[in-house]
Amino acid sequence: MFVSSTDELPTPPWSSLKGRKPARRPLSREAIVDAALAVVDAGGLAALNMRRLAEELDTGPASLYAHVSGKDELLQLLIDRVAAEVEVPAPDPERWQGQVKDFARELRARLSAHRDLAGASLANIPTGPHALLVIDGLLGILRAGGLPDQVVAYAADLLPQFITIDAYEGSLYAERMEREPDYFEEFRTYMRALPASRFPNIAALVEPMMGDDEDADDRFEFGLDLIVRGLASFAHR
Amino acid sequence: MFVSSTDELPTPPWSSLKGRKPARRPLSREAIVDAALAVVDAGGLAALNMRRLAEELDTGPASLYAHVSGKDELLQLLIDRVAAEVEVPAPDPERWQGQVKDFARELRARLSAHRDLAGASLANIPTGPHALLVIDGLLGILRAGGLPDQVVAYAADLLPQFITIDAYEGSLYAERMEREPDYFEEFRTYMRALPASRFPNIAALVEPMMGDDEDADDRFEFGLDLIVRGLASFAHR
DNA sequence: ACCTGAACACCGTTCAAGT
DNA sequence: ACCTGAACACCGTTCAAGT
Repeated sequence: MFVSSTDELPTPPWSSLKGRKPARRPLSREAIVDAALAVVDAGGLAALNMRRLAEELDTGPASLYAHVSGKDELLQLLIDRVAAEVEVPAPDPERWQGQVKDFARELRARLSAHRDLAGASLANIPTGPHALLVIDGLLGILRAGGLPDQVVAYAADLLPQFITIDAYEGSLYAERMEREPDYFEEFRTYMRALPASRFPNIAALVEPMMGDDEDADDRFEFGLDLIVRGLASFAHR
Repeated sequence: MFVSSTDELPTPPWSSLKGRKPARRPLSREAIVDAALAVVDAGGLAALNMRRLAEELDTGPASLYAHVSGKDELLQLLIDRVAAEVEVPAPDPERWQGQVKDFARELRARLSAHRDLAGASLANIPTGPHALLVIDGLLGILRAGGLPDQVVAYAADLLPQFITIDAYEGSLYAERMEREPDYFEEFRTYMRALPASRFPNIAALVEPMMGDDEDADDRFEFGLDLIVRGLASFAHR
């Protein structure tokens, strides 16, 4: 069979297509979500709007509504796309605590890879198929730990919530530092200057409170360890 | 001294003021924040915009900018107004764990009293004077528990985060139920219908996962207990 | 069935002009 | 100093009309 697509060869100079924009990828949910994720990766959630997204896809905003019911659904699809990237291991009863921690680090990393996208899953609780698979995987790890069903159920809410908010706050911090490189230093100075008479405990603890950059990871690990230790106290084996 | 203000008596029928709108309260940060909180209480964060807020104050949107730098600052002021209502007890070393829990319940209740306002403090970390006093109070309780400084510092981040996100999600749930009374029942049905072949753990745990209305409080208490137990394991006394 | 231009009904914020 | 009307530069979404 001869080449039947113009995609695979450069356009010859005599072609009437010469000088046109590259053939536009036909619109589809897939293509829209791909483009939306690219916009978020480049400029965060604030940069994502239907008009700009349409522009990215070489069309008008109205055209998007044939494939997506609106911006809310688009955000849900974005979240589920990211959830699809999360790898959840098969439960190993011997090391369920380590697996819970690895799960938390994995989800945090996947969310943090897309700026403040985590914020979108705070407003709309994710119920897409991939998100549900992630939850199912987490439930599996927790059950293998021999925890009571109600504890497993609560923990499967609590952990993703903790992870998501941490990723979100982290992204806001990163964004802030991008726009205002010395914001954090100014804030630290402000906190150090608070009068000890009215804020005795802040005054006493400014330094441990205002950590450096690596501190964000430490704080996450601290919270994670706290939760897992608490869960372990419920294990009946 | 004679009455010098028209505010204290009904307008007499011969007054030229008769039939006018009641004398407008002069604009001020206070008045603007009051009105904004009333708008949020009535319709949530989504209902709060500068134009509608101006209307509420019988003026144009541009007038607000003489007292408030913009919507971001307004939200910060709103959060700090709510923080001012939070009561923090003086530390009692004997019952620091109970005090931490009482603190958490108090902050949650204050936030939950204003619809989804908690969401505003997720995007912008509160640094207003009253918010800092609240943090200082929490630090005091934790220090009285004999916890290491770094643990105290991390916990003072983690706890408000946990409380705020819980209040926020709770408000979103409440709002959803207001608009779509049988949303939750539909969602429960959907979860029950998930194929056990692909979602074995969800299938096994739908019931503990999909609690009733009081479940929200139970889940909060569970998370709170988990955190406090974890903290207690660091106490050196 | 899919796409489009144009419009509708909103937003936050600015700015020159008024008092 | 404080307030205002009017405009600027955006938004999400709809809808009649096209192919």
